Amino acid sequence: MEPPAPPRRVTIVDVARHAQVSTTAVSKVLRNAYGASPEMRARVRRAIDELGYRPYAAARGLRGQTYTIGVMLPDIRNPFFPEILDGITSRLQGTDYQVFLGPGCNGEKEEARVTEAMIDRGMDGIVLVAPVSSPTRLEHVASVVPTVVIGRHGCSPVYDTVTDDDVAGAALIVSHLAGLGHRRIAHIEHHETDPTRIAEMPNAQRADGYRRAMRSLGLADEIDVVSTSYTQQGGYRGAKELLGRPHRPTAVFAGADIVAMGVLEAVAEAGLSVPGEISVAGYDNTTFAAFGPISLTSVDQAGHEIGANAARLLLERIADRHKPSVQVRLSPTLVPRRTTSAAPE
Amino acid sequence: MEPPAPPRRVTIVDVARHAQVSTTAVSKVLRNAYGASPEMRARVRRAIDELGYRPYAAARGLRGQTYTIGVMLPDIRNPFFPEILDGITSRLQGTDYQVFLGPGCNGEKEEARVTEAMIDRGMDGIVLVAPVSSPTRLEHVASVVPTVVIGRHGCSPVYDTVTDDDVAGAALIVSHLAGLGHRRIAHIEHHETDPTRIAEMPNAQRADGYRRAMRSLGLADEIDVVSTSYTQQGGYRGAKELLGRPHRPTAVFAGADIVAMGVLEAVAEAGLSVPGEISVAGYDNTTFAAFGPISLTSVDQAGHEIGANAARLLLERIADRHKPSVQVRLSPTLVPRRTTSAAPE
DNA sequence: CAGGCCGTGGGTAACGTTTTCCAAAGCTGG
DNA sequence: CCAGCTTTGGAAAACGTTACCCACGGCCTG
Repeated sequence: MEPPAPPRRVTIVDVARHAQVSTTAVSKVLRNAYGASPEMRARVRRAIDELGYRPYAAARGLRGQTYTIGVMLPDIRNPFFPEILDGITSRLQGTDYQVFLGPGCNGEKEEARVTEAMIDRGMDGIVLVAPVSSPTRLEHVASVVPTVVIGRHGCSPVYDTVTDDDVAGAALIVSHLAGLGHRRIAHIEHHETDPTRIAEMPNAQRADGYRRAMRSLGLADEIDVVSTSYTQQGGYRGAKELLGRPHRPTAVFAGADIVAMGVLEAVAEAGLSVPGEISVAGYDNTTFAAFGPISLTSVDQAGHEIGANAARLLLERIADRHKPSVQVRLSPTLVPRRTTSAAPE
Repeated sequence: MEPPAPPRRVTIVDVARHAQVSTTAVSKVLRNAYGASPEMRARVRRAIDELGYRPYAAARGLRGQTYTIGVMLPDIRNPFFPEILDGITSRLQGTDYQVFLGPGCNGEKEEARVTEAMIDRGMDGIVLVAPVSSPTRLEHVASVVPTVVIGRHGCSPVYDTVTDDDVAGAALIVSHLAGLGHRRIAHIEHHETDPTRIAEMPNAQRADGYRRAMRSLGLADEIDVVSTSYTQQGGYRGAKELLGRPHRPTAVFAGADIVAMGVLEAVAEAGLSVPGEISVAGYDNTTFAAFGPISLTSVDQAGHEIGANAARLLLERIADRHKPSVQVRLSPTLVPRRTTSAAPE
């Protein structure tokens, strides 16, 4: 009842009329394009301010850019992803680009739906965080719109990648534990069967890094991997299995903090003390891990750096779609906390 | 180097030509509009499939809708918000609408930026979760685009609201604690000075609910509120202050789970046992609270329901912008866990 | 059998912006 | 003083879709 008449939006035509110039001139000012004198720029800008004009992105998209960047996160609940997002937005600060997030995508179908939706909306570039789709699919997306992939170890000429060195990260944990005197160090991994995923996904790399580190430390015989999933549930089930072993491990390296949460739950249920009787380590350095009473030893991936690099690469690729693709690999760091200590006995 | 030629997108004209009909006809089929025979529908649909056509949202937006809904969350890190998001998307399942999230907005300025960006992109509707902007600002947004506000107790003729009954929620906690024999029940609130916010924001309602419940239980003399902020830091500081009291409380009701986390940290530092020497309760029933080793007593807001209701109201408002506004208020439920027990002595 | 209505289909003008031209005017150097 | 360049500004045609309106035929009704 209050405002039954939705007021018409101010358009570029209104601005042009108000400033007594052509719409072309206004457009040039908006885009900082060549061919406008300083006086005209000032004049147009004043008109824009006076009228409160804002360019309509849908219309811009029809001819040029939409100044929109899409980010796809696999799971908002994982506290590691906001870090990446912060890195992206901080790098985009001051540009005309606006970030929008595609909501929870688990599974290839959902991913396809969201990426298609982003393409349909004419987004200027997209960032895919830990996508599960096939490389073919990723290349298809990247061939249509500038794309940066985070957290996948495959590489392609059509998209850039930013990854954490998961093999090195796993090694950090294993040598930390070995340095504390542990020998029976078990690992809980995310089950993977697809061969390309085994090569590209971070979880597989972590498991691989675990195995390699164990071997290089002369602990090849102690290698013990349980294959569940990167969820709290998965950690719980994995830990149950490990605790049931005749010769149970003295340390568990969970492939992700969320998995470690499940491990801690199972360990508490079994009445074992952490780290006195069993040490537990995670991966990702989430807020969960940092939380005082939990204080989980973990690996920090520098999410902020990852995001900032991804945004930088994306801007570069938007500027030149045919530049050679870049792979950025960042080194993780160990964050020792109170869930790991010297091995018992 | 691989695909230097970005392939032209399939347009409605291509489909029309391929199906040997007019573009108008294709458009009608796309929108399930009146004036197309079943045969034509089938024919057009086949052409769409064969060509892999997808409508270009930017172009649609210029004339009609963009089939895009924007959701603004104040903080992705808060585990309560994904619940709401799930509720929204589940209700939108099967419709043509796609949800996009505006990224982290703390503060009025950021909120304004994101809402403007959504409006500029021609979004068909937007959902604001716990916005901090002034009512005037909210009404302005709502006057331009269909809007639903979640978690604000103010009401307006131009937008619908979905809220949790925070007063009742606070009462649930207080009577739970009183029922366990506690009398010195303290509360940690989010500091608020702005008068309209005091009336509308959930945190203020919770503090108010706490006071009322205390009074109605004959504990008016025991009312003890510390004003910090809804952060882990805030909880920590608030707890420090409470623990320093000559007559320290036997129970602390933190206004949010994240605040309770800080409380637990401070309590652990002080060497007090929970719930033996002091009971702690939160609000929101986040995954944090549900996590076994923490097991925090909390209040569940039925985030999924909240989101689903918001989406429903938004669809209704998109269908009829002038329908009278609706306020939905949901009742919270208590989730007792292991951080609360009988009062000492 | 005339007049009107309904079901079906298409022509065409928007929508708000960018982009590609082109024209005019102001320089420069010979 | 003229030929060519540079700078400044605008006219007009896209971009892909939808909304509005009109035309055509068939059928019902009186």
